[in-house]
Amino acid sequence: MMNNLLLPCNIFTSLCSMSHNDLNKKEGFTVKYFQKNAIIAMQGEEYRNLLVVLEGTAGTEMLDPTGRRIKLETFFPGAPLAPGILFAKDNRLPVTIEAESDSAVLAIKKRNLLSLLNNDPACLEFYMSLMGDKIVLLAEKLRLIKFSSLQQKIAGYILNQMDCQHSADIQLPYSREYMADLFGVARPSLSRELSRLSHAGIIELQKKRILVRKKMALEYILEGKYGRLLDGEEF
Amino acid sequence: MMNNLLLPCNIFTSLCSMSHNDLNKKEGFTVKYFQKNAIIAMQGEEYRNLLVVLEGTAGTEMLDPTGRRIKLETFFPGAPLAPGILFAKDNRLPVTIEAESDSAVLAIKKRNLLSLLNNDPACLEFYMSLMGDKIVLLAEKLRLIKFSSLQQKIAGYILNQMDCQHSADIQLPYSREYMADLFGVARPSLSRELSRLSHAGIIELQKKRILVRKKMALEYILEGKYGRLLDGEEF
DNA sequence: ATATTTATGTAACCGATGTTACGGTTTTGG
DNA sequence: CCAAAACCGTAACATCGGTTACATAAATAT
Repeated sequence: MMNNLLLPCNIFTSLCSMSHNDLNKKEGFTVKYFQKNAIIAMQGEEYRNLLVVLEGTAGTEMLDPTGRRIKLETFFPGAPLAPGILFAKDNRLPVTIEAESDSAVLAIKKRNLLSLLNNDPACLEFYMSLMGDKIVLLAEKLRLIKFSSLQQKIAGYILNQMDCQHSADIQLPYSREYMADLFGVARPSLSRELSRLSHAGIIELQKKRILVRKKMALEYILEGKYGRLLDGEEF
Repeated sequence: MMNNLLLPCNIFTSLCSMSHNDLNKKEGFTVKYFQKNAIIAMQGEEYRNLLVVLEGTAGTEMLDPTGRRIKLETFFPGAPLAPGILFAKDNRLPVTIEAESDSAVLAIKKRNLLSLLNNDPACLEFYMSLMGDKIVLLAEKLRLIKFSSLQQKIAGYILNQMDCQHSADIQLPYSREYMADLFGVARPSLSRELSRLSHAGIIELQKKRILVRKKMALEYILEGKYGRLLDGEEF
């Protein structure tokens, strides 16, 4: 019940510090365990209980029948999974939820969640902000997929990482394959564009390390004002 | 405050039957009027008051700097616009809201909305279901855009219309240009695919009327089991 | 340490949709 | 009723990303 300015009434993080035994004793609460890469909930399933990450990390991704995928979000302890779907008229999951590491997940029955939310307006508003954030996230993904070229996505991502890591010498946190899924493209396509950026002298590639040589060029590419970088071009 | 099984506690529809004068008198309520094609709220603006359609229709669409667009949803009287964005941490509109006909729109201050919701649990749950529905809608759009070919989208749309209109002889409610925006493709691309379906003998085209000759073929295309229909092919 | 698997870069080719242009048709507005 | 504007089909071409294949490198397991 602690109220913190950064996490206003996030009861869910406070749940993480409770013992699993105590949680299981509560009416409508159940703790479940998943191994890395296990499927926590599948696309298409009805979603009746709110899942909350207690330990480890979980990821959501959208799959298509032929195996292509887009990764959407990664969730850390304290994060409720698919908070909006629980209340949608069509409450089937539009994504698959997978354990990205060994993890513990709490399932809360919808009615129990509702009484939690009804008893605490601040908590309710926090929950609603979570739902709103999902809408923003999906809208943003939609814009990226529909209106940005892969080069623009990469430029945006690198610029973003430079900001986060306060350096022009950044460390990629993911494998190429994983990044390709983040961008929703095929792995060779990602390699191709990275190579182009490298050959143009804009970045220097060293496996998971990237040295940015011409930040300005990335900004031009992101804005789309430079047109497109082609093979063999210097910037 | 009427409770109806089909529209459980939708206070918003009940607002539509009130006089605009009475609405304006309420604290935190303001009625605004827009002409057809006027922009009600712009992509990127902060969204601080909930907008509710009172009269006419409003549409949301995502625009890109070069003028391309995807239409997302059309709202009729009683529908709250962007209910989720109001509560998101980043509350800038990810879409532009446009009047599709002359319309009246009610703006409700966030704090007044909150007291409405807090006083009536059923109403709150209805509001949350609206937010959840937006998530489902956006997720569905994402899947369509990323994982379906234009042919599949068209096949799905026609089959859907056949269901709604209980006939193999359907009337399209929109212009080609509007439909292209719905699918998020260029108008000539839509024409091309419709022509292919027509030349293959699957449908018969008469401006806004479509006669479906081979429903089965549309189902195959939708499932993606038939591969793809090419130029000059008969089914 | 070595064998097996998995991740990666690269290249050739393909396919789907976008772009542009143009002529004909329909709708709209005065 | 006519002129202007908007809508529509079509075709040639451009572009982006997907697919497949393969050789190398890196990671992991035995």
